[in-house]
Amino acid sequence: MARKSLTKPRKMASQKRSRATVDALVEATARILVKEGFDKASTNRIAEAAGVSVGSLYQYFPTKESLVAAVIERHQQEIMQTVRGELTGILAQPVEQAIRMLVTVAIKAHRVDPKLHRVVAEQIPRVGELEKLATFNRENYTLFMAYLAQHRDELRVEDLELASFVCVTTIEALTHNAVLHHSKMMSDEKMRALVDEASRLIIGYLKG
Amino acid sequence: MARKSLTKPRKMASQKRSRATVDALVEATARILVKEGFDKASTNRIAEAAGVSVGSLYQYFPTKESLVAAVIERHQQEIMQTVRGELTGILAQPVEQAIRMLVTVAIKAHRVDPKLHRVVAEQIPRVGELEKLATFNRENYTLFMAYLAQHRDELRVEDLELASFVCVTTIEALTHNAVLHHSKMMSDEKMRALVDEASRLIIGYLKG
DNA sequence: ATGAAAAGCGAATCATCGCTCATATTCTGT
DNA sequence: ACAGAATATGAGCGATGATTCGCTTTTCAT
Repeated sequence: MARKSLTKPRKMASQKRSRATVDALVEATARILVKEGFDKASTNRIAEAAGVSVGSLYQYFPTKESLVAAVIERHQQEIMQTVRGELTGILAQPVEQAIRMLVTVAIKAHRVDPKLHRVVAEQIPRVGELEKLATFNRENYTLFMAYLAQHRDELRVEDLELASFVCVTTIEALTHNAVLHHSKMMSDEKMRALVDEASRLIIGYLKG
Repeated sequence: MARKSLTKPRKMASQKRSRATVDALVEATARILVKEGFDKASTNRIAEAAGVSVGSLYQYFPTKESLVAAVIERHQQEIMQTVRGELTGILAQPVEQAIRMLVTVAIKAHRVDPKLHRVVAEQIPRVGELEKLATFNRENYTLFMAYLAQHRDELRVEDLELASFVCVTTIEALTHNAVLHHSKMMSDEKMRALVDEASRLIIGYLKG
């Protein structure tokens, strides 16, 4: 199957060597992004760091943008894996416990490679393909709304959608800022205090 | 005062023609950023849109970065002008009123050129000089903490700094997301509902 | 073992863009 | 009216960096 001018999307890796190459590229991109910053992350430099040639890079990623997108996607997958692992347990909990655990897991999620998270949030311009990347995942939003629906009678909320928006946005912002911009102030005591405060904030809101 | 090889920082504009040029450049940059996006905003294109030559651009802005910084600074000034105007009145209000007015003014602030606000928040990489640009102004944070201190006896907060962090971060995130990502859902009724919810959230938190 | 497909290579191409500089025009004080 | 300072011009330099392509090496199925 010869590919003549397949300029748009490159083909999948099928042999295991090539899968290793793809992994190395994504890994190297993440490393360069963190250590050198977005504007130093040229495709040639990335290929070199990955120990492969630029040509190989373009075998699997049609554009630099798509490579960066792959890094972001992988990072989001890792975060969602962390979250999903705890989520089933959380959803069975009563409101007070659930919210507190949710805040805790949100902090945990932001501590999965926080350096990369910061680069993604602050240095990578959302242009072109990256434009549609949601800052916080829609999945969280939907799941949270489902939980609210289940506990509706215990709660003082009329508009579930609005309440979900408020809660998810708030938890995301608080944990994001705490972990990524105040990590020194937030070592141990303070972080527990933050969990307390954030939980009180949300629970107070939900239970009136 | 001849300038021989003043490569680093360019001189100030003193005559009114040059001040007009500077204004046109900043204005054109903002326009291009909004209409074409960050990656299309080359210095040549900006100069053309401003109706001046690239050379003139570099008379006043040593780097492209500094020009973008000027745009951001101007935008932040405009926002802070809006906020400061209402702020003195707000600080005299009792807590319930004050918070509600604060949320309202935060929305208003985000409605000052929201398109530009979005480009600044999402498309411009915080690299180099732009790195130190705070997402939300430190000024808000300080002022809010002062207000909390004044009303400390009415409130159920021990750590003023933490409480300020929580409130300012939350209000900023809610209004930012509402205005910039849900503007259609947020036309008239919904927006009033959001003010209600956000106010209830914060007031409940502060007053226990 | 062998031929074809898959994977890898990297020098070279090509376009973009930030920025400079030699020159031209306009302003301002006298 | 004139000189010098301030301002404006824009072709082009130089660097960077994304992407390509002709070729080699490795893998796999038979």
